[in-house]
Amino acid sequence: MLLIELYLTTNLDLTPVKKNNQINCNDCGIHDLCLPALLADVDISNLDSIIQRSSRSINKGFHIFNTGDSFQYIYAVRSGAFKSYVNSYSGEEQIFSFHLPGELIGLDAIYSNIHCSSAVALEESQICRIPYEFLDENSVGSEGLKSQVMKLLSKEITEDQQLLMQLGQMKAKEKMAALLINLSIRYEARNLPHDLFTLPMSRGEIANYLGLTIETVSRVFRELKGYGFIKIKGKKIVLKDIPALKHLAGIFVSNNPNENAIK
Amino acid sequence: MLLIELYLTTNLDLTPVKKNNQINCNDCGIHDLCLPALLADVDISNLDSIIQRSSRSINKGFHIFNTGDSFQYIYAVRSGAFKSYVNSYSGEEQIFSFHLPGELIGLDAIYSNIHCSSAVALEESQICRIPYEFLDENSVGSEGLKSQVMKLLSKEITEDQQLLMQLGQMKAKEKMAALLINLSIRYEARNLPHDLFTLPMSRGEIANYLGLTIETVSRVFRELKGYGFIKIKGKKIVLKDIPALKHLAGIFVSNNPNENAIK
DNA sequence: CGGCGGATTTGACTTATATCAACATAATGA
DNA sequence: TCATTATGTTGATATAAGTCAAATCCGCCG
Repeated sequence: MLLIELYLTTNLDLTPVKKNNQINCNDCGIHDLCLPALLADVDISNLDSIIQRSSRSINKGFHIFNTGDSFQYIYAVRSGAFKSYVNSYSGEEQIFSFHLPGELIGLDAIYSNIHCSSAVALEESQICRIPYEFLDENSVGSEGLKSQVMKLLSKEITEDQQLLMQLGQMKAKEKMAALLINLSIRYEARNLPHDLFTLPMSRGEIANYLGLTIETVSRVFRELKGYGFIKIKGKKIVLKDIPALKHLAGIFVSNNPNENAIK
Repeated sequence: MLLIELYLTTNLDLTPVKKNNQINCNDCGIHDLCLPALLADVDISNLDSIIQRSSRSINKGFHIFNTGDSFQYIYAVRSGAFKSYVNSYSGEEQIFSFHLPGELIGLDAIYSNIHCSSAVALEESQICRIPYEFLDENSVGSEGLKSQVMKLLSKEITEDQQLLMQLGQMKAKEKMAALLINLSIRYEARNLPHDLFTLPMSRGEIANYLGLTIETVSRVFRELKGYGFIKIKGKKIVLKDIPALKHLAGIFVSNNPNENAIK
C-alpha cells in the first residue's frame, strides 16, 4: 500500500504526519465504522493517501470549524466526542448533534461551501479528515466516495428527523430515554460497552440538545434512577434496564407494551 | 432539443405523456426553482429526456410514496403542496417538512434505498420525477447531477437543523411566526405574493409540525391577529407586519431590536 | 491541602401550553 | 338545498416544565 507523507497546513494544531508513526485506515481501530467501511468500491490504498490524520489529540473546547468558515475538509472522529451547533440570530446556541468515534462532521457545508454550524471537541479527541476537493464534482476517481457521502447525508437527514420527532412531541422523560438509548446503540456499534459509559456532554448540553432546562435534565435523571432504570454519578452512567428505557423512548420492545408502563 | 415520448408505468396515477402536450424543463414555470436551475453543468436537453412529468394533477390525499417503499424516483413539486411525515413506533404521525413548488421530495431514501418517510399531497398538485438510477453510482453522465443532489441534501440538513432550533427553544408564538416567515420567503422565491397566500396545510398539520396542539395554533393566530401582525380567515392569510413577525421569529430586523418588543 | 468557581442538585413557585369540553364554522355529498 | 361531518374556535382547568433561589458537589490551581 502506498503511503504518502503529508504535511498539514491549516489552523488546526496538527503536526506533520511522519511516515514511521503513520497509521493507515486498515489498521485504524474504528476502521469498520468510518469512511473505509462505506467505500467498498473505492481503492482503499488510494484513500489512505487522501485521508489526513492528526498525530496529537485535540483539546476540549477546540473548534475544528466555525460558522462562516469555508468548506475545506470532512472530518471523522477517531476518538473522543464533538458537538455541532448553530447560533440563532439572538446569539443563543442550539446543539443539533453529538459526534462519537467513527462518525463524520462537516457535511452541512456541501450546500453552500460555507459551514453554517460550528463543531467543537467535548473532550480530548482525535480526528481524521478528507480534503473537500475529493468530493468536488470536478474531481476524478471519487465516484464511489461521492455516492457514499450522499448516503451519509441522507442518513443524517433521517437522524435529524428522528430528533425532530423527539423534540416535537415527546415528554422530557421520553426525550432523555431516547437520548440514552441512542448513545447506547452508537457505542455498541463501535464495540464499546453499551450499558456503561461516560457521557461526553454536560447537563447543560443535554438540556440544550433536547430543548429542556438543566434543572429538568437533572430531575429526570433522578427520576430514572428512582425507577432503577439507570445508575448515574456525574457523567458516568449505567443503563440498568434498557428495555424499560426503550419503552419510555417509544421503541417497541415486548409483546405487551403495557407491562412496563410508567405514568 | 430532443423530446422523447415517455410512458410512465408506476402506481402513480399518471397518464402517458404525449409529444404534443409535453412541456420541457426550459418552458416550465418554475424552471428557475427546480432541478434545471441547479444543473448548470449538465446538458439540460439530456435532463429533459430523463425527467418525467405528470400530465394530470394528483388529488389531495394521494401518497406519492410510503414508508418502506423502495427508492425509485426523486420528485419535484410543480404545483400544489405536499407534506413529508414519519410514523413513530406508537403510530403517531410527525410531519417534518412541507414541500412547495420547485422543491424536491424523497431524498431521504438515498441512504437505505427504502423510503423512511411518507409523502402526501395537501391539495391538488402536479409533480415531476427523476428515476433514481440517474443518481446511482454506476450511472454515467450524471456527475453534475449527483453533485447538485448532494448540495440539496446538505441544504435539507441545514433546514432540518433550523426547524430543530425552532422546536427546541422557541415559544409557540415564535414558532408560528417563524413558520409564516419561512413560507413567505419560499413563496417569494417562486415569484408569488409573499405577504398574502393560502396556507396549504390544516391547523392540525401546523400544530403537529411545530410540536403544538391545534388549540394553541388557533389561539396564537388570534393573538397575532390581535396585534395586527396578520389577517387570517380560514386558510387565507395576509402578513401585515412582516418585520414584526421576523422579530418574533428571532430574525434580526431593525437596529434597535427592542423597539418592536412584545411580551 | 484548601479554597475558589463552575456545574449540578434540589426545593418552592410560576407559567406556558396541554387537556377537556362546548360551540361555531366550513366543507361535503345526497 | 339541507343535512352531515370534518375542521376550527373559544373557554375553563390541569399539568409539565420553566424560573428563581439556595445548597451541594466537584475539579482545578496555587
